[in-house]
Amino acid sequence: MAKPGGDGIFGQVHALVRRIPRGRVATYGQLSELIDGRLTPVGIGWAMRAATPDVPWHRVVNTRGGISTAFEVAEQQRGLLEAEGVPFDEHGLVDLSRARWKPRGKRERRL
DNA sequence: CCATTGACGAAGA
DNA sequence: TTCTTCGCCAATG
Repeated sequence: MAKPGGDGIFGQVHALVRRIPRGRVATYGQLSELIDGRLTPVGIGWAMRAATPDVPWHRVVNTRGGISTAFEVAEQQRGLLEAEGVPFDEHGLVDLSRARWKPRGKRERRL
């Protein structure tokens, strides 16, 4: 299985995820595009599952800003995000228009 | 080698 | 708006 931070496509995804700053999140589809479609959104999920502790996998959410993990992992993910200042609305979703990470500012403007 | 399975997402119905 | 289908492709058994 792809070793995190070292080999192929998974390593590239992990490197990308490590660039996401604290308090920001990215979506699976967004990461998929950032690696030029070399891995589909589902593939990003595999990479996250294989991620080592040095990868901030918790900053990856689905396109609605929701958590796609389950049970304990989901609780951990939400806890980690809240701990770094990412707010959740009443639906348990992150406001992507505010917290979405934009690599290389194309034209982003914080809140 | 082959079938199944996703921590997803967009498009139809 | 909610549900279903399909694409996508590495990983697993």
